[in-house]
Amino acid sequence: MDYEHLRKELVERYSILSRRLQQITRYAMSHPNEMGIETIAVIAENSEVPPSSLIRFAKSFGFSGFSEMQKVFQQGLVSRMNEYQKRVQNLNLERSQLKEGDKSNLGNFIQGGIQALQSLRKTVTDEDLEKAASIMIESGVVHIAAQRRSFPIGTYLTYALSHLGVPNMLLDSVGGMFAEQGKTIRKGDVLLAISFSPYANEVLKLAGNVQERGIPVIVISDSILSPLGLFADVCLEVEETEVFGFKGVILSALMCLSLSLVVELGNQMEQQKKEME
Amino acid sequence: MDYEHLRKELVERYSILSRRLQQITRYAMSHPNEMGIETIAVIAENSEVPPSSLIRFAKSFGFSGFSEMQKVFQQGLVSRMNEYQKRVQNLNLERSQLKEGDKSNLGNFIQGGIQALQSLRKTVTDEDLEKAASIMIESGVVHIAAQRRSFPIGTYLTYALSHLGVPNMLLDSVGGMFAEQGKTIRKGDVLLAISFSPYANEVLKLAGNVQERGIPVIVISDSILSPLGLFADVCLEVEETEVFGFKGVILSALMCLSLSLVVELGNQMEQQKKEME
DNA sequence: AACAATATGAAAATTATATTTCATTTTGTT
DNA sequence: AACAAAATGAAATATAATTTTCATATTGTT
Repeated sequence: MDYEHLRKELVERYSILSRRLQQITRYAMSHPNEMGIETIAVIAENSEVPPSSLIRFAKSFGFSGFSEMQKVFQQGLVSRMNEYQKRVQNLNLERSQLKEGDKSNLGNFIQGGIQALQSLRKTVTDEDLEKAASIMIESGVVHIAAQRRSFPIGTYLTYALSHLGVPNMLLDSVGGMFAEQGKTIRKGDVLLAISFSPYANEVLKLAGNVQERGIPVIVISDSILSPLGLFADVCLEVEETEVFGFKGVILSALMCLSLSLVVELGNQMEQQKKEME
Repeated sequence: MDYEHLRKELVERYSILSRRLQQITRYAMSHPNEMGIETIAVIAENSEVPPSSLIRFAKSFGFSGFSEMQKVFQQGLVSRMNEYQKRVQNLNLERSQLKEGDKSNLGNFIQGGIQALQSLRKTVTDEDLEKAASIMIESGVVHIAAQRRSFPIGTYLTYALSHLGVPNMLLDSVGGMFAEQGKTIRKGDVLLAISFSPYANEVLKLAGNVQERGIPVIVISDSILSPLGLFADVCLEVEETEVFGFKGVILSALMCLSLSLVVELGNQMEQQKKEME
């Protein structure tokens, strides 16, 4: 029996229950979370009913005891939460006026991209972004490490930073010299490392070395607990998203994040300039 | 200690924990509902950890035992649900109002990115995408011309095409040899040119030459009437979008479009393979 | 009002669950 | 390699929770 079914039963059979059992029914209907989480003793206390009555209540609805019924309330608690989560997502999609029945490749990837962008709002805080930008602004050269799938993001960042006049270096592995390029990172610089599962070994190694030398590391990865996240002074988290098993969707979100980072940096630079005057 | 606080602690102290305790941390972070509802024995079973380690885990975060910590997860479960409930209500209200009070950079760029993706659905048709893919599939080498702002998209395309085993060439201008690289385009090949206002001169010139020689040109640009669009056999139109005067937002949409193109290509290749059998 | 049927709750008994203990393994250091 | 310190997990123990029991109270019927 599931949660919704149980609720129906409670309402239907309410009238033929004894006085006490009706009291319990009312309480259960209005405190479903408590019914799922607390112990009999606590619920008995709060509902001003002896524990044995709660058990009788459960049995009268066909359960072997209170515990069995409680599982239904627990399951209801979790599934209601998932339900809400879904509704939030659906409403977000609806708001964006996209048709659900869109079967085309493009339509699906657009939907996936929008979801990836939305999730960005949850996993990255403005504070993180500000902190990352201020570290970069205080540093000498910004070294950018991003291999394979993340490389396009690296090329964007080096383009945008150069436009802003921020000294930077893209470790592009030209000639297979990634490690050698990494050796040019000096005290006073900063490393911006971008990597997602499966993490590029050379980036992990570099980030580790750089952090050990007391040089700040800004990380963009899928979790603060990822191998790369552990080296981070600031970690900007971007959830992996998939469409048809393709992980590329994340790049739309990464682009957006990179852009925000660059603009934040630009803003801070301007503010600094104003303060100098 | 409340749920959010506990999560922070988990992340902060993760690195100084023992192997087992790290394993438990990861599990707890990703299964918070279960942590609140199930018994030690069940969680131990699911996370493949002995019960005693779970208690050690709780104690290492200052709780008297597992039960005490579980209360925090339970409270988190309930409060997150209330949170979602509120959000659903808010979204329902907001739906009519459209605009959010989000003042942060990130929030604005996410909104901008979402709009750019939405507009993609209007300006690019599935037919165009299919046609572009089928031209590429019938060609020898795919040459990719994308300078400056569009260059990151070029690097993504060369990465993805190589993964699919599609012969391709990114005209990356290394050593300032863009024009020279362009001369390697032969009959039977195809040029994929990406450029937005102000159009990179070298790309315009190349596209013109290539088309004159009767080689197909696929264009990604802001309008079929753009200087570049005029040379196109297929033109995938992506509207320019701006946030705070920044044109970078378009890159999120371009990424999405590129991904769709690549996947369409992959699909067509597979279909072709099947038909060969 | 008297009786039987049903409902109720305090306390005992049972069962489930959490915690501690301690022998063993792993890890880090000299 | 040898040792000490720390971590680990199986089993024993302690604690907490649920369920049953049974004496008492309430309700409905004649």
